[in-house]
This record gives sequence, structure tokens and C-alpha cells, in this order.
Amino acid sequence: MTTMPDSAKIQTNAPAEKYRRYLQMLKKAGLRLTPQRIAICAYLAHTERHPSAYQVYEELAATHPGISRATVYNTLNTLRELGAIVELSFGSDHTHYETNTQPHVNLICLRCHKIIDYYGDPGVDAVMERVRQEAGFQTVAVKLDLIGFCEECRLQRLDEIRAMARTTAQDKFL
Amino acid sequence: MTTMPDSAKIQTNAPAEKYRRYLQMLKKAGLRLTPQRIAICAYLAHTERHPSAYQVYEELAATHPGISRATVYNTLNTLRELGAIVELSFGSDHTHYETNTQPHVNLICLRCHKIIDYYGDPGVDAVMERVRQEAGFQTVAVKLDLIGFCEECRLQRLDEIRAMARTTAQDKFL
DNA sequence: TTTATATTTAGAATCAATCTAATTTATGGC
DNA sequence: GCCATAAATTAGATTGATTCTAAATATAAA
Repeated sequence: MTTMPDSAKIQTNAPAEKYRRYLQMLKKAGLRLTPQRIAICAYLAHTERHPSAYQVYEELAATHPGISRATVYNTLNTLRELGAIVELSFGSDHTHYETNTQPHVNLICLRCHKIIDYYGDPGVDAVMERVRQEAGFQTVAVKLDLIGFCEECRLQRLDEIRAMARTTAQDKFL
Repeated sequence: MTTMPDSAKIQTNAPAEKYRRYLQMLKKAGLRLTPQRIAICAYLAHTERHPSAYQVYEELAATHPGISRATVYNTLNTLRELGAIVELSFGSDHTHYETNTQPHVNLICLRCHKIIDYYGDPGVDAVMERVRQEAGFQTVAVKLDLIGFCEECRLQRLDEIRAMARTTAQDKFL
């Protein structure tokens, strides 16, 4: 997994900051800050994972009995429409959400479906600016996904190919 | 909408080339090139849109009566696992596919759900190389999504905000 | 307070996607 | 070419994440 330069982590993405940002966006959109919405924002702000809508509902239901599916899904959809969170998909059955909208790279493994957040300078600022000038597109959130094979799975894949080569002379892989 | 420099379109993404690439990847994975799979690859190679799995099935069923949902979904999943096509999601209900895996930027509008392919140099090569060295991640496909508001919707949004400002003194927008 | 609007809820409904078991098609060895 | 084996396809049933609905509740405005 090797090292990651600390300098690459430009901004902080502290829960408190995310939380404030979510609530602010809801309010700015003219929506009420109900206890349910606040709970959902708090959950999203404090997770380091990429939860699915279903996970958000299930885990919130444990601490907030009586919260309904509809409220969770509606709120997540609203936050997505506002650009506060970003939908991720990677062949899994549910929709997962990226709660961290600072520029970073998602390394999505085709084999194990793990998503690794990679912080580095993707040079995205320049692209955003060009897109604004040339296409009139106003960027709210950036998602840079690299789809491929994580280190673990890559090595495993190599092993499998070697094993296969030993037993048969087939040219198939994966 | 403005202009797009021709120099930005680095490689060609001709249907014939996509078609050959798809078939080659299936074959390399040890799968048979059946008439159904060939039809699906041909469809994907020739579309300029970002079809959903359901659309692929429905449109293929028109010309290839008897093709089954399962075959279409299985083949699309296989192509996705191979990195030949990439899943896109943008708040719509179905899963859509990006059939064009050359480096480009998806401009995804939060309001009208339009996806604009933007060709330019996102400087992604450098990121891919760094990710390989630092995280051991082998990239198969890249997806750079900018999520925001397209020119049309941005202008419409401005109009709406102005209209609202004229009638009321509320600070809500969107 | 009263009225109007926004929000939530519980449960039903939807429908894209997957699964299943049977059938068809292709492949390789003889 | 023929047979045996594996691969792929099909039609239809099933699933289950998400959305919808109608009623109840909470909030804001007047």
C-alpha cells in the first residue's frame, strides 16, 4: 500500500465541517432542519465509509427508531441534487454515496469492490476552470474514479494466472 | 456551448474500433463470441448515447427478437467487469453505461440529467501513473465526472432566482 | 388561535435486475 | 462425422432496493 504524502491532503474534511456544510446547503435550499434531517446529516458527516442508502437507513433506525425509509431516501436524494454528496456505483446492487466532496480520487476495485480514497493533486482545478469557460458548465462536485484492480487483487490475479498456466495451456485469464 | 478545440480529441473512438475492442476483450477472457454477444457489442459500439441496460435490451429486442433479458444483463455485467464499459449513475433510476473509455470528462447536469462528453486533457495520465506507483493500483478505466449545472440549466436557474427576488424577498434558491 | 404548508410515517407497490431450470448451441477428442 | 461435455441462451418467476401513497404530524405565518 506504500506511503501517501501528507502534503497531498490539502483541506481537512472534519466531521464538524461536513456537518455544517450539509445543514447549510439544506437551509439555503429553503428546507427545514428537522430532527430527522439533522440525524441523517450527522451520520453522513461522521462516516469514513461509502454507505449505501440502505445502510444509512438501517444504522439510523437503530438509534432513531421510527425514522422511515422514505425520509432517509428523500433526504439523500435532496443532498445529492444539491451536490452535497455524490452517488457512486461500482457494480454492487445498491447505490453508495460519497460523503466527501473535496477533490480526491476513488480507486474502485473491479474484483473486491473496495473503494480506496486517494488524495493527491489530480489537477482537477484546471479542468474545472476550462470546462466553465469553454462549455459554460458550473461544477458543484468532482468525481474522479479510477476503475481497475487494487494491489491485493492484482497480486491474487497474477497468482491465479500462474496457477492456471501450470495446469493447462489455456490462454484465458481473469 | 461555445467551441471545443479539435486538438483536444486525441484518439478516434470510431464504432469499428470500439466494436473490435469489445469482442477482443470478451475473447481474451475466454468467452465465446455468440451472435447475441456480437449484437450487443455492435449496439454499444455504435451508440453515441449513454444507454441504460434496459434500453439496450429493448432496442436490441426490436431487431433481434428472442434475445433474453438475462443475456443482455449478463453480457453488460461481463463487459463492465472487464473494464470495457463503465457504469454511470446520475440520480436516474436505471444504471446507464459509458461505452467510451477513452479519457474524457463527463459533465453531468444535476437539473436536467444530461451528460455531456467533454474532451480535453484532464491530466489523468499522471494521476494513473502515480496511483500505480504509490498504491499499487492498476487502472483499467477512468471516469472523471464533473457534477453541476449545464449552461442551459444555469441560465434558467439564474432567471428563476431573479424572478423569485422580484416577487418575494426570500433568500431561498434552486 | 387558526390556517396553510411542509414533513414524516407505515406500508403497499413498482420494476430493474437477478435467478432458475430447462433447452439449445458449440467444442474437442476419438 | 459422432458423441460427450461444457458453455450459453431462454422464458418466466423471483427478488429487493427504491419509490409511491394517503394519512398523520409538525412547523410557520397571519
